[in-house]
Amino acid sequence: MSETNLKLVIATARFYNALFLEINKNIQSFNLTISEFGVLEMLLHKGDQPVQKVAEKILVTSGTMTSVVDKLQNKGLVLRQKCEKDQRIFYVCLTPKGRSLIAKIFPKHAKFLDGLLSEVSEEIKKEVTNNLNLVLTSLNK
Amino acid sequence: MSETNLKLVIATARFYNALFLEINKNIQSFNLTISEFGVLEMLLHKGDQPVQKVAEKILVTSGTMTSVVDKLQNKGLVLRQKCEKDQRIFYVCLTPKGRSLIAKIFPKHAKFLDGLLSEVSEEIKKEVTNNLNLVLTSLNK
DNA sequence: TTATTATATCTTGACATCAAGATATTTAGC
DNA sequence: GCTAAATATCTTGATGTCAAGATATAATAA
Repeated sequence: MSETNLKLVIATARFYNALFLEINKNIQSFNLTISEFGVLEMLLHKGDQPVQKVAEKILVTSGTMTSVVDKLQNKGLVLRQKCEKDQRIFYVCLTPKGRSLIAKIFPKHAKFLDGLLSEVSEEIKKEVTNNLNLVLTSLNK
Repeated sequence: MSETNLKLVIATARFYNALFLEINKNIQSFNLTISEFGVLEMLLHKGDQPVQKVAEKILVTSGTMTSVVDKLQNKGLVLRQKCEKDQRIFYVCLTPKGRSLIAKIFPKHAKFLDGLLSEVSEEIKKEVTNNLNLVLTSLNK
């Protein structure tokens, strides 16, 4: 029914905006954008990755990835390394500086989220997460 | 707990992105941005409104509103009308052209959402909506 | 009344992102 | 093996948005 759908869309937008407004502020305090943070975080937890893989993970286009990796490279946080087997592919690799930064920052980010969401019960959070994932897979694209 | 929060954030981002990717595509087919659509929709359902009120509703800054209203005005869909009682305020007003456009488009948008979310049960949608609103009000800003 | 503060809108400059096309390399079909 | 199609990345130009400050008007306090 139409009303239900509209309300879901509005609730999603409002929650997303409020949530990421706060997350953004926090990550900006580390002099990073969310995309830059996302790249570093993926590399920390999954090891060096092809540009393409990171783009899929953080939900940006290839053009955006070029620019994000450029910025991280200029800050000395990552390097590009050409793949031996497939010369089209560049791996994005953490430098020691990048690794120590994200290793220091990531726990702070997690702690920040803990504070932000401390009023919400574990059960509700799990329920919302499950339901969002459920609705996501049911989207008719 | 940290894991639960991270999962909630990721689920929120993924659902929001997927949902608004589709919504965006649909609204672009009407040659409007989401913000422009939001303005027209608010005016249709709530009558002419001060710039400020519309900005709060569609979650953009005053600077963005200036640009969005400019664009709508250039398309002949809205007008600015100075408030008699408070000369600081501009009302954004639908033109006949703007009104007939949004009156035609809005039902299409609603129908599009119906299709997009038709696989999801009413109960789940209502539950997600309620939970998102609940979590939103519990955010520690 | 006058000075201060608050409010509403606009201006400017910057930025993150995207879409579309360019380039280079690999894979697949003939 | 050679051509065509697919894939990975980069380039370019445009766009939507924001933050911070400017301007104009209104409300408040002295």
